[in-house]
Amino acid sequence: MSALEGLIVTRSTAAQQVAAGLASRIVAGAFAPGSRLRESAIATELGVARNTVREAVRILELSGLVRHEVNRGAVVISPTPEKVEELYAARERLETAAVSRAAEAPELDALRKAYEDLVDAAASHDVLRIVDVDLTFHATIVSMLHSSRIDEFYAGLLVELRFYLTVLSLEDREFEHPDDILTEHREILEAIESGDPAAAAQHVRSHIERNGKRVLEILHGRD
Amino acid sequence: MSALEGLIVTRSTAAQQVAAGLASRIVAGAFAPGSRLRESAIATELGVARNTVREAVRILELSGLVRHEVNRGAVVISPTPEKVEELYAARERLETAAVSRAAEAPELDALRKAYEDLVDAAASHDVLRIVDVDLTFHATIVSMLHSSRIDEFYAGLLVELRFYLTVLSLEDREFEHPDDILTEHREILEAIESGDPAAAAQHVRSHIERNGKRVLEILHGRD
DNA sequence: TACAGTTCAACTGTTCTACAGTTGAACACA
DNA sequence: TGTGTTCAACTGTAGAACAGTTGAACTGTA
Repeated sequence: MSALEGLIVTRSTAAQQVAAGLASRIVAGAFAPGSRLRESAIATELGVARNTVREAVRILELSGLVRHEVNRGAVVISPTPEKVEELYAARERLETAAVSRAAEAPELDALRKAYEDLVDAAASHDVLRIVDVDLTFHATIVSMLHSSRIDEFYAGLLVELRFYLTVLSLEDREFEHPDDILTEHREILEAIESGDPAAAAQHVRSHIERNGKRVLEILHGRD
Repeated sequence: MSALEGLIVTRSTAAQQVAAGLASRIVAGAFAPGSRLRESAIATELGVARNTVREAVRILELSGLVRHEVNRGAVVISPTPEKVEELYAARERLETAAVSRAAEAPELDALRKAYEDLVDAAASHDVLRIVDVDLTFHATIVSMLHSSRIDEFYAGLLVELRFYLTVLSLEDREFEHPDDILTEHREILEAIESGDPAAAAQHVRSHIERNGKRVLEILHGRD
């Protein structure tokens, strides 16, 4: 084992910083879904060249928060019913697959910890924090598949989902129901801990379906 | 149903064309794994500006064939043992999850057709075609999860894998063993068709593990 | 009023030139 | 063998320029 184990030098270019900055602004709701990112405006505002912004936008595309349209530039993704359904469908497949597998010790500890974080968060009534911890719980479930590639993929799905939830909860502050959330997650956790994969899968499935439907309802009720 | 159902106008920019061209050259083996894509050289050779090539490279990154390193530019991905293992692990998780679910009619037809294509391809002794049809069979398995997002993710994994296989089989022409391939795929297909998800999952698991190990051996035997 | 044609400012796609900073390899030196 | 030095090649970034596209405002017309 090297004395420099794990040390990684990360230099970041201007384009990467612009991309990171734009990403945080987007998830914070500074850009509405469907809105365009105008290159010249961003360039002059940040004091960088337009080329650099164009590159930043391409990097942003990797995170899935924007898509690039020819002659229109970067457009912030927006939650259509189809996309929300596809998102939740993917979640349901991955998470039920994960809990269906025999769970081993390390993840169970992590999952229980994630649940306890959720209990704390629920008490705080801080919606953003609840969402954050909630999604961490589910990422922990997926991590039981022991596949880094799938973990990365799932993390990307959650970035998207978190953005949608942020956007939607701005218009419906009563989105989260802490008690239901705790109950549903506890059911999942306990089914896994008691070594009942089938029950766990069923709880995961209905939990995700319920949530997906709720998001879709909020989405419909908006316009 | 509109008279223009499904019609999509796709204009492509120079950068997109450059990206597509580079992608096809890379998968064809024109750039060795680990080699750098020099911007100026590509720009002058293709008669486009360097900026355009830089953008093309960022687009290429979306396909996973290159990664961008600061001050070194675009580097063609290369098959390290870790990456190959992660790739096969992800495949194993997704495919076993897919066959574990009750399969419905439409996919079974598609899967049987994919198998018959494989029989044809095996007879041709055309390695590239065999690989192609083989991977299509597995993509069809994953499609039984009915998740477009997962299908896209899996397609990305296969792009990577196909590249690795192309690169490796250039050095080991005897990589494919048509008879074994047919046997293993037939076992999977028949287990699914006979409604035995557990057996199907076991066949998928051992098939993928066997293949992963073989690729790792070829990888080790190279250097 | 509803619809089609025109105009125009804003913006994207692309090129070109320029330069500072980084890298990697060759070379010299100890 | 290992450590400085030099240098050419290349990346990151800026800035200016221009053709082509888009969308919205405006005009004319039935």
